[in-house]
Amino acid sequence: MTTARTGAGRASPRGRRAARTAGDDRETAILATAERLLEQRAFGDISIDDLARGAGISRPTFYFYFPSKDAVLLTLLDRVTEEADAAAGDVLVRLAEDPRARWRELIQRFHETFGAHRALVLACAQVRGTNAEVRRLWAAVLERWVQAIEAAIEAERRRGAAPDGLPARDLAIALNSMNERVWYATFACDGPAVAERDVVDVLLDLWLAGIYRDTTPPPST
Amino acid sequence: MTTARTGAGRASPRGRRAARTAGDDRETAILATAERLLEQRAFGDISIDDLARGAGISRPTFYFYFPSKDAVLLTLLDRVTEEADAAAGDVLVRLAEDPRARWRELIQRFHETFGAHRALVLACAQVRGTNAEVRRLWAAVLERWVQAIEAAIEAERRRGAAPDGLPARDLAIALNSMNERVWYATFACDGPAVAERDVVDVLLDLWLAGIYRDTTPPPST
DNA sequence: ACGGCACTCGACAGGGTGTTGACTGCTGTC
DNA sequence: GACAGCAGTCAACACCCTGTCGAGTGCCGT
Repeated sequence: MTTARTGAGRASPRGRRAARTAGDDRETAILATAERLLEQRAFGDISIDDLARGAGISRPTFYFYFPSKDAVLLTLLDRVTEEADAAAGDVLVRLAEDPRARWRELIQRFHETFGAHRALVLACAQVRGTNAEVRRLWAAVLERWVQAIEAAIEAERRRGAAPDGLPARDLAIALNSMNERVWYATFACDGPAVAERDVVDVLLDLWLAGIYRDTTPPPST
Repeated sequence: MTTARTGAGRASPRGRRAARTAGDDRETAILATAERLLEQRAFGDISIDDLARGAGISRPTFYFYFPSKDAVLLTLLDRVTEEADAAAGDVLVRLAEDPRARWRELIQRFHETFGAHRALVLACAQVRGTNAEVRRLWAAVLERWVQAIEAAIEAERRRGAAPDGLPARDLAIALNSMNERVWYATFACDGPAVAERDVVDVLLDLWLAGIYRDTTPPPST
């Protein structure tokens, strides 16, 4: 049910000492196989057997490392969100220097991170509908980002750069939601979508309009 | 593969004459069962057997009416999008009368239509990830709406009420995408979401900001 | 009275998941 | 240097769900 496992598969960032166990390689192989196969077909069309064979083990052995197919995705998702957090860095605290440039940087970096793992991101969006675990993790990640954006908007209002208006939290939720869905469509090439090379600028424009009612918000004096 | 069927299940809006066949009731019963069950559990947790038993028939008989579980959803989705189109009506052609009021009306009516079938809408969003048929239908519906919004934005620009800026199509895509994702979160109560009673106003505010850079766009003189 | 069609379902084949229980080989211990 | 113990492995099984096939049943027009 939860991701908790005997001790093999998950966890063990507590390096201990004997981290050189052969099982480590197998686990890595499963993860790598998953990311590779995801680039070829949809998550639902990948069976546990595919994952196991790809990693050179039998299906029952797969269960020694992960409790389910979804758990593999969860582990992969965890990595990507960490990567995105790292990429975002401290951009938000330096907002006042040059708001337009900083917001663009933020959106651009998320775009690059997700774009580099689009197959995985797409798979997560799909599975989120059917898997409570993935849904929970994604909700938690999103909540963190929403709070960061909310705080940034409030700071911009406090310094007089952004006008009052919607509750900052609602604004932050709507803007994040927009990004998520727009990126999804762009990466999936599915239905009406913004061209990949324009997407950052389109999103940026709407963020600035929503937050500042202006495409060239003032830097700090 | 496609929704084409022998002649029983689908189609037959060409009333013919003998539309009073017993099979009609069965088909309706399957559809009703699906919508009812969808309010209790996720689409993936409903088996064809559940649908069949709910309609008082056996599983093989189900296949006489629909080629798959997904086809049921597709039929239901078709209805809701028609309902939404009808609810939207001619609001967009009367935009210039009072832009803020008309845009609000548009968003409000979509909100009401989707809200009345939230379980179904949620299920479609989930299945869209795994089913090409649903994905295609949704993409087609979205494309229609995007084009309508795009045309409306261009009309507002032509009459000088809205400033130039992003390509109208990109703007329309982003705004529609935002609505879709924000509604999804609100209806699913999953992760950060805007409260249901605020959602129309939040979306409206961002639409006006994106299109007019202003919360009170001018009516026609 | 009879051919045909709408409609129905028992029974099967196939493919996926998750579990059990037995087996292998290394590693540390007395 | 025998041996307990555990990481790691898999054949075989039980189960559930899907989709199909073929053999019905009852009604309708002719």
